[in-house]
Amino acid sequence: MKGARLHLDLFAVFQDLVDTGSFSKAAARNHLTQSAVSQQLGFLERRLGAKLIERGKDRFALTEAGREFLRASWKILQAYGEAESAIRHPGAIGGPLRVEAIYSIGLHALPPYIKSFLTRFPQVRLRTSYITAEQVYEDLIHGHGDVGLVAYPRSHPQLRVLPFQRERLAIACAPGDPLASRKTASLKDLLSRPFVAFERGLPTQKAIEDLVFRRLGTFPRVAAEFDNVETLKRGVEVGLGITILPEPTVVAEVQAGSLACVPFATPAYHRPTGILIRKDQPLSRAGKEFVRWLLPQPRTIKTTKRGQI
Amino acid sequence: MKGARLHLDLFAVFQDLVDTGSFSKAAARNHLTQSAVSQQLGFLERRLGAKLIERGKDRFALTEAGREFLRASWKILQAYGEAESAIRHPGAIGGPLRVEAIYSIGLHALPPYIKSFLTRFPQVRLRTSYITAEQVYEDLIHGHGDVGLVAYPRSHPQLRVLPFQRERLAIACAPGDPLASRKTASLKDLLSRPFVAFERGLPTQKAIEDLVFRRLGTFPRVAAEFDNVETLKRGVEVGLGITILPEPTVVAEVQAGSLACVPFATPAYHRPTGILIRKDQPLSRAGKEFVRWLLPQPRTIKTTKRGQI
DNA sequence: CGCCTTTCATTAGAATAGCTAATAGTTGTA
DNA sequence: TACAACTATTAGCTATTCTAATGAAAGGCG
Repeated sequence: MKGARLHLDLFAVFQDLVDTGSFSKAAARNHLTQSAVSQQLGFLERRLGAKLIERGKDRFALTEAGREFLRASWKILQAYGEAESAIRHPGAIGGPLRVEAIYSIGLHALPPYIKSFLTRFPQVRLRTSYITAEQVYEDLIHGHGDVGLVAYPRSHPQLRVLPFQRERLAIACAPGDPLASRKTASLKDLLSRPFVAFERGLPTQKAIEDLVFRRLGTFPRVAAEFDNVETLKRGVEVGLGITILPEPTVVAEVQAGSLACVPFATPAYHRPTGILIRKDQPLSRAGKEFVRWLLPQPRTIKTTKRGQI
Repeated sequence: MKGARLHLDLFAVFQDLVDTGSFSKAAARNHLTQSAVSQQLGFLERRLGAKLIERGKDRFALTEAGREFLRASWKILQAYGEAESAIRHPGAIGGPLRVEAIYSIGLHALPPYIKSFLTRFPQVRLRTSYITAEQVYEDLIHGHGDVGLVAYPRSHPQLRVLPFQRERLAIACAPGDPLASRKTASLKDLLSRPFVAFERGLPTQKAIEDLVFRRLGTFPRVAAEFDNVETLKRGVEVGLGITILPEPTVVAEVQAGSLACVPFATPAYHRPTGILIRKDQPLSRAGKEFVRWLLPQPRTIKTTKRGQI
């Protein structure tokens, strides 16, 4: 590899390299050997005259040049993908689209939307990542990721926030718990048992602490902390304590009988979720369509004032 | 070329192909043979499953797919170029920048700006085209071309217009003409001689006709029409008649003594020129810098209210 | 503490992509 | 009709870019 050519594959491999943090995994994703990936990166670095990935002791860190190159990779593949799709399927909406959501939304609220969206627009090559809220903001701002989904969205100078859903909060407990047989509960019921929490600092955790503290002036003992809904639910199932969760995240367990869910009586509490998009760069057609798909607009209603969807 | 790869060169060659309208010329520009270019285009068309360039009787027309691909090519090369420049020369402003101007601006008002701009930002790969006003609007809207320069700019929903210069209009005539010895002239002086005009429909011509007609109620006999300043001036030099031109476009000929230039006495007339940029897509850093360079802001003044330039 | 596992780097050599050169096939023009 | 100026096609060579094998470095674990 000396005076070599810059294929588009190089950019895709580089993305996967950053994505997976591993030469061999990136190689596998692209049906290549680890050696090929190593040579490709070597070629890029020689060609650009700068290290792109710092791979020393604290394994795998993007350099500033690497970040710059990653941004370009994304733009390039995006541009090509959109054009190819537009040419192959004229009139259809297509091309790549990267959606980043926090775990709880990605695993529960989002799937039905994704399914119907892909049925409607099969030419869109959707790539979803379920990551932490911090990473969602980070990725959106830095140009990876086209659409973000977070809970308790906070505004940011470079991002636009659109309201997505309001998920009703409820108390979740093991099926054997006395609370499980109740029709409704109140915040006070929390105090009698240890609490299974999200990690401190996560937006949902902060909001719940805030809510409970404002209403009760105190907070139950925290039995355990988890960084995502799925493992947190496992904690509740095995009886570590009870918790507050958005209802949509527990419907599967409630149906399966592995968790019980008791809604709040008088004031219903909600977790707002929001859609994030960049302000500066306009969304691709596919991106715009997807956001429209998420927004609570009447799509199935027969008659609307404007006639069409 | 069967299961070939998409190099960045393919996109560059495709641009040149569209640009030159010829396989052999595009090949020459890229140090290739005509055969290679033919194979490349064939590969692209097979790969995308669509004709990109219609090359039949009315030689060389881009198809819809071709236009789509051209747009993508531009975005791709732009993204790569910017990244490469940012990586190779960190902190410097660089990357590709495409400036499109009408002949008269490109040949006279622009060069000093371009020279100083390139001295200041040598990493910018500037590509200028001097074309008709119509093409400037067209190219800007369709995403080729980052910055446009036209006379009598008209607004367009997709374009933003910034005022550039106001060029003083004057009467130009052959050095032997009796008018040549006058200090000033008035519009009435036009009527005594045939007029050398721009082609009908060109903005500058329309504006001049409008001006003369509004003031005099008539228009001198048109001796000849030209589609650009340079040939028009040749017409005046050989005595076809006199004309109205922006002063900056004739300074060279006046100094050389091949043309005379007489300013208007009482009201000075001006030709406004404007900078065009797209509203939707944000300009690259280089583009922003260039526009700032063109705008009449104090760059050399030592003290400003805001401190720094 | 050293062995084993994992990961990236470096070769040489095989596979293949992409070029040139030559030539055939168009189309418009004198 | 022949010519001029294109683009298309083909065969074959060269250079690029893989794979396979191996080396080196580092982390995990008994």
